[in-house]
Amino acid sequence: MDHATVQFSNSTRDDHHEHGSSSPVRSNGKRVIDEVDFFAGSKSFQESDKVDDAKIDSGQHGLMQEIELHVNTSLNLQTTNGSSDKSMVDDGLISSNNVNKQTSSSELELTKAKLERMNKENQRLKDMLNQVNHNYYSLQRHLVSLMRQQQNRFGQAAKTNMMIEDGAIKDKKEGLIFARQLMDLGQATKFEDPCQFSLQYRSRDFAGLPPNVIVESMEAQKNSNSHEIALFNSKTSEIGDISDHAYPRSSPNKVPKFSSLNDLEQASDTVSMVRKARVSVRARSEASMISDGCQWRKYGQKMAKGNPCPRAYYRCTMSSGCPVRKKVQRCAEDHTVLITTYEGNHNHPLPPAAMAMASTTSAAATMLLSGSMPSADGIMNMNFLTKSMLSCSPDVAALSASTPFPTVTLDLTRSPYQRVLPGQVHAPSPNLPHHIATMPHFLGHAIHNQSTILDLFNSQRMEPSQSASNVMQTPLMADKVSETTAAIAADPKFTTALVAAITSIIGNTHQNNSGNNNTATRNSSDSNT
DNA sequence: CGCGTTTGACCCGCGC
DNA sequence: GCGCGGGTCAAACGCG
Repeated sequence: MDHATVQFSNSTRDDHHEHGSSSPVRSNGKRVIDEVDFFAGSKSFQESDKVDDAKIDSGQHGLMQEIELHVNTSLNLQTTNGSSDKSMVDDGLISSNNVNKQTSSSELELTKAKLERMNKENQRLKDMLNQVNHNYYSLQRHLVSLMRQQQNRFGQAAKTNMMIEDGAIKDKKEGLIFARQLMDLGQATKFEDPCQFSLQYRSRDFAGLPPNVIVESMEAQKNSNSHEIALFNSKTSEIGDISDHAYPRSSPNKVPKFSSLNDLEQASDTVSMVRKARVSVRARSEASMISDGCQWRKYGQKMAKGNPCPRAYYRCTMSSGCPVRKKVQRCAEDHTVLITTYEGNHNHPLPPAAMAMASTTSAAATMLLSGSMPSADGIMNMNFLTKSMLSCSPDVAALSASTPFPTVTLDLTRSPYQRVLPGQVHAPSPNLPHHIATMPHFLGHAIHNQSTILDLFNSQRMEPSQSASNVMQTPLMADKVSETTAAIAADPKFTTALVAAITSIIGNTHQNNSGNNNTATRNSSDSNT
């Protein structure tokens, strides 16, 4: 009886309520043992449990009631039978070998039946989990669509006004909190009832809060803490950094410590790391540098350790004092892969050709900083971000905390086409960290079929209608859009950026982009290749 | 001549 | 304190 006693004493009814399906036993186990005929079928006990649990959980929602009833029924059976088995030995009433054999035989059958029931129960739980996941992502998509609708409703002027008004700080903070909550949507799984999760978030009055506000709220926090403003105009995908000169040469390379912080504290840390965030883009290119629509001036070149290819340093020359830098280096393992690392936000309007790329990289950096802060123990706290991204195809983007700076790696060397097209070998990216949060390979999908990122957003060879139709036409692309939507939900800023990117693809293909190609970079030598 | 690139020197942080 | 490596500066150079 020791075995059974220990098992029952380890559980409480509170546990049962808190953990729902995970609690295997009940607190009133001893009483139940007394009542149960050890050799009786489990059915009566099961039903008895159902009655008890139904009483206990009468106040809960039907779904969870059902879940808990099923779960506890099964597991209690296990416990009961276990104690029953043990009791057979301890009873002392069974003396003959034949009786023992018969008992063992029936015990075996009982165990088999029990195992079968548990398997069925397991399968049921899996189905329920799938259902919950399905509901979760449905809600996620619904939320995104709501945000998009709100974004359409609120014009640029309204947004600006909200930022200027005295009460803006409050709005910003609320938006920030909501943004953080959005990041932590993954925690919604802790809700016992998916409906509960739904109600909680729907009940919030964020419906009237445009995504822009959320995005800028996070930036506002940054402003209030470090006197830096990075306004992100979702309409124009223009990133401005008022702190033109807020890029000290000798900025410490230390990554701030992260502990268990509340939302505002996290935002504060986000602020301090914004400039330190980096976005690394891996793309296959024969040229010395990928074309991203900006003008760059090379200001240095170094041999980096562990790589025979030199590393080139560029700064943005589209505006005096633009703090944006980028490093370009070929991958040591695969020289056809060009690794471009961006730092900082542009402090000037960007040409259409550069908007999408800059928006995406900047947003990715902010996404990393705001939503995926390394926790105190060094583990990335990705939560919802990770979960939503994991629903997409892997291998395209990575959030890394192992580097000195938090870095988002967009791996554009991997694409669906690359896997599909014959004669092409999927080249792994050995440099990528293993703790990877994946993002949709929307970019990679497009990039791979165009020679450069600039080409992706220019679509120069297509007529406008042709371009647009090509973008949206194929089922594969539709899948990419769907996957993109999942990632969009992960971060409001990234939402804006990707929407801007998509918009620039679909809506701006008619624009002539010849005026903003980076002649400076095109003329640069290939000395670093 | 103006602009961009090259390249050696220098600065700084970090690890030992 | 020293060495190493990453990042930047700035004079020299090349090109149109």
